[in-house]
Amino acid sequence: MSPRPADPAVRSELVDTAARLLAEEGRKGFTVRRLAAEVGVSTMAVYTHFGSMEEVRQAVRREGFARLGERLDAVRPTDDPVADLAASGVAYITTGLDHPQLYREMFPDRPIGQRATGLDGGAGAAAGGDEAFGRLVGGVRRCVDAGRFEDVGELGARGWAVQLWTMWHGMVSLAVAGLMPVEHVSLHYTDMSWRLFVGYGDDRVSARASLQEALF
Amino acid sequence: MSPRPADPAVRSELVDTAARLLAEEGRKGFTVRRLAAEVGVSTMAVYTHFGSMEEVRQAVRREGFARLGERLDAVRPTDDPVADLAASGVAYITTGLDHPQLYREMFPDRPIGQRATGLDGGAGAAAGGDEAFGRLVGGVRRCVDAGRFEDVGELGARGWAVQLWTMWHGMVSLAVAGLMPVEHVSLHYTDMSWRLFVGYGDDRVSARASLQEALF
DNA sequence: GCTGTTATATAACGGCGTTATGGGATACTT
DNA sequence: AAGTATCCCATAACGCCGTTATATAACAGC
Repeated sequence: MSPRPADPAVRSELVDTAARLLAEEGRKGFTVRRLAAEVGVSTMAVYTHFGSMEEVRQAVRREGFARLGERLDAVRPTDDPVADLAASGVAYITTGLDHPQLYREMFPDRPIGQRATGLDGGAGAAAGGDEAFGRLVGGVRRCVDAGRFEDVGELGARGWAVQLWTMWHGMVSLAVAGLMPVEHVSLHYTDMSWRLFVGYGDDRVSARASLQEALF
Repeated sequence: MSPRPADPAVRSELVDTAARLLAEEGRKGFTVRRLAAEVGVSTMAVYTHFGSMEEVRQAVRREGFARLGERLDAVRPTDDPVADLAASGVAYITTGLDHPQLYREMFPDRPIGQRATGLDGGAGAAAGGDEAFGRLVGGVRRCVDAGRFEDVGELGARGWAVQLWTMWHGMVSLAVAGLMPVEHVSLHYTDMSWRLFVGYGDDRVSARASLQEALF
């Protein structure tokens, strides 16, 4: 009285193919029929492994954040947490620019009536995004613990993390939307990180030196 | 031998209704049939005034930037350009948060193969976005001319403008996507503006005072 | 008033996400 | 080993979508 088990390989292949389709052909090429045909199954296979196309998108979202996490993990921590943080930003932005359609899918529209919860608020959060955000908070906290960041402010390390993410995400979004040329991203990232991390005073030489090496 | 003229009132009504539909019901309710029915015409009317649904979206985009421009213009310049700039940011972010779906539509996906041009690069640019960006550059330049911004850097006033836009857009995007609770936006905006405008040193007291009044 | 041109309505076409139907594979029961 | 319950998945359909072919109606110039 047991059922026929679903092939888990089919599911992961569907997710991978979905991510590839989205990256290569954009939203327009990302359809059930196309996805099923690409994997070599019928459209119903999609509906057995996922309840709807929206859940496929959610799985792709998770996959996107997982890949982002890998890219961030590839930044091996050194003994300079500020430089590490800057390098993480480079990894983040590079990831977004490499796969713009996939990146965009990771930040979906909320249904209209729905209240905005968020990473910074604790609960809810995007699929897999909280993990990446936690990584970022850890990176900031390392800087604070090392005494490299003063004036953490009332928002604390989480506040720093949110604002870093704001900068990163803003840059990726503007570049992807075509409002900032990609060849200027590096310069703006360096310049803006400088302002955020170092400020205008002549103090904080250590952070300045770290940035000089880490920024791309 | 002259043709029957198209009613220009229908066109503008189509744009307004499209913007309203998008704002109220999101992408899902934004269809030709729905739009035509709402205005009280047939679907063909849409195709006489616009070549395709994509052009309707482009018109909505322009409308969105026009409304954003109005909101920015509503910030009357005072004798304190730094405070004005901060207030413009409040107006920008508020506009985005008020109509998230419309805001999101203003930054569309580029077709996959297409090169990223951008406001900061001169040519191309989004529909109507260049005007809003020009306004922002003007606001920054007023600060620079008044001697309120030092260290403009190699990117100049345009660089400042791009980075301000990056912050604004990043905050709106994260909040709209649900990754930053909207009730935290104000605090983060104040905090981050502080860091960008003022920095860590105890100098630049004038900018600090301006922010204290203008930030929401 | 006739004629050429265009705006709009009706209806169709292919493709979309989703679902109903049905056959066949699987794993437990006896 | 045969029976059977269970679920995977392919086929085909449904109602939608954006777009377009066709036909009719409204206008401007002769």
